[in-house]
Order: sequence, then structure tokens, then C-alpha cells
Amino acid sequence: MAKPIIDTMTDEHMERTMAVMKGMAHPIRFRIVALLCERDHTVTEMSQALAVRQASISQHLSPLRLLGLVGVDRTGGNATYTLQEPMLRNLVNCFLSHYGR
Amino acid sequence: MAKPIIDTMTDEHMERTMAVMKGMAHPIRFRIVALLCERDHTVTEMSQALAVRQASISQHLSPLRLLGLVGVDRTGGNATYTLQEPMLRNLVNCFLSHYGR
DNA sequence: TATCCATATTGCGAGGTTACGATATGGCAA
DNA sequence: TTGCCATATCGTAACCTCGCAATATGGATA
Repeated sequence: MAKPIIDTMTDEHMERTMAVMKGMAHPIRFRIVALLCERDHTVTEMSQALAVRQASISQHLSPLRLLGLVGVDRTGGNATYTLQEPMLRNLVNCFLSHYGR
Repeated sequence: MAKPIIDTMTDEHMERTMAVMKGMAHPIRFRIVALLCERDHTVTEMSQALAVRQASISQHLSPLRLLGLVGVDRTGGNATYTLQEPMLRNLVNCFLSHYGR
């Protein structure tokens, strides 16, 4: 029997894959990432765009930050968030092309 | 300000997206799905290919079945599992093309 | 029927996730 | 400093997930 393709993925890459999956496995976090695919956002902007309480947005940004999926630029009183993990664009597009529009 | 792309996704599609995410957010389930991307497998085959106890494989197949991500053909004593959700191929390929090989 | 093999389920206990309200931190302007 | 705005964190309770061991189910064969 042939070796499964999945065995060509290293342990580190599997861990990264799981980080991405768990990071995106919540509707609020998925939508946050989708917003950041379009452009950088502050917390307040995301809170308004998604109609979700500020504390809740902050809470969900925390794991995304910890996992290195998003980055933050704290200049002045605002915190501007950026997409850090390039593959997230492909991931979001993957779902949008199947389910979106 | 322009309406975010993510708002073009219906509630049902968002739910489906979350089902896929949560279904795949575990290394054993991710690898099960990756196996099924190549060809149908019985439980024993997956157990051997992934070096994971049979009960554990069955346990993880249960939510995948419930979410409709995989299908099962119970003929004779064996249970042959099949990929049900077409977009899973693209999803797995998305990760493999970034992290695999 | 008795038995074997493959598969599924159940009953824990440990640990993680979530929402919510409240509160804390920290920059900036008056 | 005082006060305001933006952001982050904390505490709690409800709930979900996981691994593990044991057991149940069910087809096939003798």
C-alpha cells in the first residue's frame, strides 16, 4: 500500500494547521479574519462592522494574536490589527468560493 | 464605508463553515479526512494507517458523520467511509500546498 | 448456537472554551 | 491632574471536548 499524502506533512506543519483551524473555528473569529483580509482594522471598527461588543472582539483577538494569526500596531490610543498568516487569505477564499456570494 | 465581503455569506453557509472548521480542528480528524481524500477506507485501515486505536478512530468518525462531512457504507462486517463534503478536498489541498511536501 | 472479528458506544475525570458583566490599563486632551 | 476614549483583562458559571478503559452491538462463519 502507498504512503498516505498526509504523512508528508511535518509535525510542525500539522501543529500550525491545527492552530489555524482552532483559531478560525468560531464565527466571530472567522469574521474578524475575513475583515482583516480586506484591510487593517481597529478594534472599534471591527466591533461596529460585526455588531459585536468590544470586550468580545478583544477576547477573540487574544487567541488570534497568541497564535500569530494576526498582528497589532499600538500607536496612540488605538490598536490596529493586521493579517499575519498569509494562508488565511486562501482559506477564507476557499470558503467564500464554495459558500459565499 | 463599503460592506464587508463576509456579509455576503448567509447564516446557513456560516454554520456550514463552522461545522467544517470544528470538524477539522483536531489532528486525528484532519488526518482521517486527508486519508479519505485519496480513497475510501475502512475503520481498521485508518486505524493502521494513522497508528491510532480503533476506538479512538470510531470516536472521531462519529462527529464527522454527524456533521455530514463523511459517509459510511455498512456492508458485511466492515464500515467503509467516504468523503461527503466536496470542499474538504480543496481545504486539505489548501493546507498541503502551504505546509505539505 | 457459539465464537470471532470489526465497529460503536458509554461512563468517567481532566481540562479547555464561551458569554457576560465588571473592571482595569493606558494614551490623550483640557 | 482630571476626565474621556479605546482597549484589555478578570471572575464566574455553563458547557463542550478529549483520552482512556470497558463494554456493547452486529455480521459472518463454523
